[in-house]
Amino acid sequence: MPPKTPGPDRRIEILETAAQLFAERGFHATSMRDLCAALGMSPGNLYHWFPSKQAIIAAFVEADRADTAARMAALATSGDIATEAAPQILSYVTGTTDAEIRLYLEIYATALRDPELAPLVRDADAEARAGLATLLRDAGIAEPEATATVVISLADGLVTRRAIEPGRDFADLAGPVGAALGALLARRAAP
Amino acid sequence: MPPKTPGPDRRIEILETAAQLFAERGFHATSMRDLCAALGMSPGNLYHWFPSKQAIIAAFVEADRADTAARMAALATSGDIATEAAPQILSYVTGTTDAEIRLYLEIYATALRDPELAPLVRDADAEARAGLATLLRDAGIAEPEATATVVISLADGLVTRRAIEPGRDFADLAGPVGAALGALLARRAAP
DNA sequence: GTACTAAGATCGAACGATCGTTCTAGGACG
DNA sequence: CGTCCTAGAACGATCGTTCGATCTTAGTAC
Repeated sequence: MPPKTPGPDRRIEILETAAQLFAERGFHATSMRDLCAALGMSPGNLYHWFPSKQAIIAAFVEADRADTAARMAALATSGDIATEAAPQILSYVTGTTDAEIRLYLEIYATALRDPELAPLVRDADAEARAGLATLLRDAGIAEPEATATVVISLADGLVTRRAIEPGRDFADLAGPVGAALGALLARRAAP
Repeated sequence: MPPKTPGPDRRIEILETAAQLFAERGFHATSMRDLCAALGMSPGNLYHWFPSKQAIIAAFVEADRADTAARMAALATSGDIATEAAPQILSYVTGTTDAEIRLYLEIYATALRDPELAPLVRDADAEARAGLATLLRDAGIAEPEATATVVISLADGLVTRRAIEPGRDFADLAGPVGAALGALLARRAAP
């Protein structure tokens, strides 16, 4: 059988399929055989592209980190943080697909227990908090580090909620979320 | 060997040991043999007390539901919700042990994927939100359901943060958390 | 007090399935 | 002809669970 897609694109194809399966069934419940079957690929070939199952999760962690960094960079050039933050966060919470959310939770649950993977997750989280804290500090907002942490925790909590209530409409949360974020971003640092 | 503790206390002993192991290593990484070894018990005996591994997780979900319900009942009789909510939530977030937090996350990650367990988790969550919403409505706070959901999401996010940053001091978050909750609880319903 | 019994508690070997991974060999192509 | 790419059987380990046998205990009859 000829290669379906040549070159390192094969890695991307594997990651996309793995993302689907991990999101649907979970990391532990998805065997390498399942992944092989979904890819129409032999185990030997799969291990030719990724050295282990852990390495696949590691690739997801890195992708998530890069994605968050990009999101933060976009936020940095989007004008007034105090007015942009709330809609940005709500669109982040509502704009992610259910499958992506389940994968995200799966990554965290798996990686935080793995001694080799946990530092990657923690670094990505610290990078995101530091990035947001810088934006808040530049905007003259009080306690930028602590505020950034609370904002991100709220976003995490709302994302997690989408896993608990898959069909929920999040538009009705705009009022309270806006009020909470508004209060957080209205606190001015002492000059 | 005589039974160490007679009667259904044996179930509690099993649950406590399982909670420890699941929190330390995770649900999937803890085998029934590991649990047997930690209990000094044979597999046959363990299965005499719990019909499956899933049933052990189900017991945790139920315990968590009862615990949250009790917490909510305590909040209902603790005076002014608007002034009590913030310290209560912070003490909940900081007062839970790291092991309990890891177990809590493990329960959610595992149970939400299990078709038999997921309804239990969703019911417990709905019960908690409904309970808090009632308190908020009685206190004349605007959008009680949505506000309750956001408050609980924030609490969930902060708890999750403790898993990401195990050693963190949460006292520095009191300012932003108080501001966010204060804004949420200051919104009055139209009379 | 002693003997007997039924029920509950406990043991540990064993089962079948499945896991992540390895290995050797072949096919495609420059 | 060497270098990727691919296949698929096989490996050893481990998983959740089952099963029959054995032990303990409480209750009863003598």
